[in-house]
Amino acid sequence: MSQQSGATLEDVAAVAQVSRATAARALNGYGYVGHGTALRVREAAEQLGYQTNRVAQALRSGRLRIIGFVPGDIQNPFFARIAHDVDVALRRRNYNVLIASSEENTDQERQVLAGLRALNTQGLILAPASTEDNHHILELVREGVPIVLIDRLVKDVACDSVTVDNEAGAWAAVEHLVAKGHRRIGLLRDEAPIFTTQERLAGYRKALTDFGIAFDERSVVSTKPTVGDAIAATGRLFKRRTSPTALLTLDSVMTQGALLALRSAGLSIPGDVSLIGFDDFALATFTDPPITVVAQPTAEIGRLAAQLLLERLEQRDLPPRIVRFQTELIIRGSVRCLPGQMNRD
Amino acid sequence: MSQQSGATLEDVAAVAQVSRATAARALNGYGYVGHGTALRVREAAEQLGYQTNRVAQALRSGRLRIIGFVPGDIQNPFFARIAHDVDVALRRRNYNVLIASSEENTDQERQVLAGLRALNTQGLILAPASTEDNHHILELVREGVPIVLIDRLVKDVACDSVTVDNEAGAWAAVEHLVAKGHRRIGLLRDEAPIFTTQERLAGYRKALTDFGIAFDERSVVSTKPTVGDAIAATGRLFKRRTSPTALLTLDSVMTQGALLALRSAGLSIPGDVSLIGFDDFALATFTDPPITVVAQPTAEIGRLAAQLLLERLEQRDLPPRIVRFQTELIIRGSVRCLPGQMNRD
DNA sequence: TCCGGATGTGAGATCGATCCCAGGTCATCT
DNA sequence: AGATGACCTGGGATCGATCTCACATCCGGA
Repeated sequence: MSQQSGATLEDVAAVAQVSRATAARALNGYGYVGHGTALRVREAAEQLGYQTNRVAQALRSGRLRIIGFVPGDIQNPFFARIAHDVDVALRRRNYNVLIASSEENTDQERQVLAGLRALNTQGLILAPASTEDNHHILELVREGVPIVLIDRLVKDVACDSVTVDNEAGAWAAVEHLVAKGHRRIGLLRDEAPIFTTQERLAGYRKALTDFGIAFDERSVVSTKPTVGDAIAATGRLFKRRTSPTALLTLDSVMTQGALLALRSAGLSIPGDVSLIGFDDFALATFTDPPITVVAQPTAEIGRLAAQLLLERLEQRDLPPRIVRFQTELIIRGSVRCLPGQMNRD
Repeated sequence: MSQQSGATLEDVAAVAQVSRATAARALNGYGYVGHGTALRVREAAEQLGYQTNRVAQALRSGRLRIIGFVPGDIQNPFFARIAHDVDVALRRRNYNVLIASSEENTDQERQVLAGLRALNTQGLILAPASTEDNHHILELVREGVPIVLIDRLVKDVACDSVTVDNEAGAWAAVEHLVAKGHRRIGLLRDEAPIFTTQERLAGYRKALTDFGIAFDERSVVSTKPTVGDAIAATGRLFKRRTSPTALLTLDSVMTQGALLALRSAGLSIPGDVSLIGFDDFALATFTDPPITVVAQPTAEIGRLAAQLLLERLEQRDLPPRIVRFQTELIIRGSVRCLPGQMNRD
């Protein structure tokens, strides 16, 4: 590990009284090796507790069996779940996962990626912090670095990706609210220029248009991606005279903020305000009432991203594979049917 | 990253028309280098976008600037938080964090550690899966591998650690319940032989003894560490005639299971059953009522573990530093004062 | 003028695994 | 008998960064 890092191939060879080359052949099973010799080498290796030095191996071969995983925030259960699935899938193939969060910051993302490249990392699973500022990512793709984008896409970059149809998801949420008679539908969003937020916002606007509801700028509140800021932002939204009868929150942090803000304002869900959150998470089923959400296939994303990456590692010239999962509206108890509406569920 | 991994020191030296040795001196700032030469080299490096190859560096120096982080389960918000803090603290010092979950399995832990050792990893932050089965960990410590245990200790192993006083935490929870008049206090625990669970159980038993309550084996239920199993286990506990009036859950997964089970059994909190959970988590403040918990100083653990590790990397012969944080009982609304009891809060 | 130290520079070795190639020993086949 | 080829083994080079050591210079002081 660091101190006496154990026996080297040279040591094994010495004990087995052969050359390094022969020892390597015996242990890695290629080329010609005599029966007795092979046995002696394997015994020597066993006896010395020999383990190949992955660093030396990497220098020679140019490939360190490490994959970089760069989420926006590892504390977000969404990414934690993906991290776990990626770890499991890649370890099965003898890769390790190096996790380095971008903390939703493009500069940090750049630094992290530079560090990973210097490590001869074999590939990347990345949730880009920004849709626009993508020069460094384009560069990687251009150089042929195996890379799978998750959760978010980047403009003009052709590479493997696993995302979700955010626009349709938000659209479906609004449709559901409209069907229940809501027309003043507020929106709480993260202010960062993240792909998912933009798509979800687009879905919201499209739905309003489709259902003949005028878009009201004042119904949309942007805020920093912390629960505290989300609480304050929700407060602003519901302080106005004609406040919304329903609220769509664009991610789980926003949902948590909204929940706390509404509670402390004495507004009941769904009595006073109906709520739909984007992204399902444990909390949503524990509140009273449980919250209706737009769920993403969280369990699929990490597994698939790892698989795509492994395939690309084996075959570099594959065309980009772009996967979009559909979301699912999980109806729980946080949406109320407004009076004068037929409850059609 | 993997394809054309960029310029090497050799290339830089060629452009600057010097030898590798001189280029290295110029870039790393040691030995004698002429002014003009140094400038030429730096310009050449700049122009070629030279980055040192960390793998080659690691082979030469025997040290790859990577730290292994081995949690029990990266999806547990407790570990996710620690992972984040460790990542931040170590990246500041140019280390990367390689995360590999043991999934609470000793065999997998062994494999993971072997993989990390083969990588020349510089150090480890580890939450051991088992208290007993510790041969592999002892071995590492004996070899002088820098290692910091978190959350859990291992028998007979003398190394740095950052843990929490679980026994006192559980004791305080029981004390609180007793003060509110409860005497039939159930316990829901993970069945795995994890250090924290054992300590918390000990605290529970000690408190019962201290308050003159007989320990009743049937009040303690063990289960696999999944929400589903915890639900079933809770069900068993409350199906008996004289079921507990209060429940202590030993980790957040158990707490979630208990919450769902009690709800579906139509038992209200705290009306029918009082509840205290070990480990605070977002959910606890969102339920109705919010849940009284034994909180750990989650924000401190990762930061401190990283710091201890960095210190040890610089100075190997430090004596083991053993840090125990105190827990904090956060009183919310899930404990009821039984009739005939003075409410002393 | 000559010498010692300060100053610059490069050749070569090293880290450990891997692989090419040359050299060797056999047995078999013509 | 000589040749062909299968089988086995080791020497040495390679990956890229770093460090030791030897070799140059050039200066001021003796």
